[in-house]
Amino acid sequence: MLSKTTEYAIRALVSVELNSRKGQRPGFKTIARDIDAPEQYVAKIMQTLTRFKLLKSVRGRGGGFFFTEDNQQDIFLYDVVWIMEGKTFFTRCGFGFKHCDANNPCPLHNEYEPIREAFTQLLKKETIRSLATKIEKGEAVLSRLSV
Amino acid sequence: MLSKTTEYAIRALVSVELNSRKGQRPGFKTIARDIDAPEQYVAKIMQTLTRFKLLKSVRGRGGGFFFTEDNQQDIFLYDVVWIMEGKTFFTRCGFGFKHCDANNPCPLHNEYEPIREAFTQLLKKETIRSLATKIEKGEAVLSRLSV
DNA sequence: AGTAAAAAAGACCTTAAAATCTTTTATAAT
DNA sequence: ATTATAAAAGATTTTAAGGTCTTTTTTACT
Repeated sequence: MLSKTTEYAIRALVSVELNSRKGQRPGFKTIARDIDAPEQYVAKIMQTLTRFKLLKSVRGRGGGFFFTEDNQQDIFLYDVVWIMEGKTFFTRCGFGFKHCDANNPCPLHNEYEPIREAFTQLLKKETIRSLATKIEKGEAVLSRLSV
Repeated sequence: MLSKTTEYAIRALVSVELNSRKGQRPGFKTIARDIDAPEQYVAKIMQTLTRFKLLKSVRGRGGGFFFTEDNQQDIFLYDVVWIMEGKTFFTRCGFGFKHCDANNPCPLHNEYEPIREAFTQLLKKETIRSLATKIEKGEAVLSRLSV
């Protein structure tokens, strides 16, 4: 479904959110530990996310990753997926048929479409903040982060 | 979502079904042309599918791939996906969280579960035959196959 | 000014999926 | 029996995702 990289990206942003709620400004090593992912790989992902302005970073002493007022606005999972997987993620045929759309449906299009749409809506509804809140409330766990 | 290999497998079986309805017994080259996939790669996939007894093959002159009385029974897409992707496909967390299930839900589990379940039900309902029939009826197109 | 801390950047490596090439085995027609 | 045909099997290659290592740049503290 989602690539491992996208999964890391979502969890990494949640880690930043949870850390900043505690007044921290995490670096990639902290994030990597939180989400149980390889440090350098997380560093690369954070570079992508900052390049796309989902959050900001500062180098040097006391540096790290954080959200600004702008970013503090909700980051939808949809945005993260769009950036990491590309826009075609939301339209390409789930069964690999070429030219599959409403006008030219593959044999599964009509039944699959609503499912994909439901998933898209989920990604358009949930945000990094909403995930973080669920975790803080103890309604959900986030692997190591919650331990 | 599904790997390319699984997509090929589903389409390949549909190709066999459509061909046998025309009294043909296709070989891997015919199938590959039908579904627009690499010949040798299709050959490998057909080997897997026959090894798992989803259909039969005969070598030599006049050989090819076909369904027996046994296989003529509906092959559910679920079976194909199970074979090609493994059983964990239907249970693993869609967002990469460890230990995500009803008891230990990730922050998206409760909303994602019904979507995944709907997809699973689709795979448990649709069969190779049902796809082939839709294509024959002209209700759907199957890339090159339909041309 | 010098140094330590941290992200950015670039080069490189590893693994798994996808794809190809070659040889072997089975089948049927001549 | 020989030959043509076709799948099976095995080895190999290619590509892309995932992951690592090293150097550079930025920043703050002393």
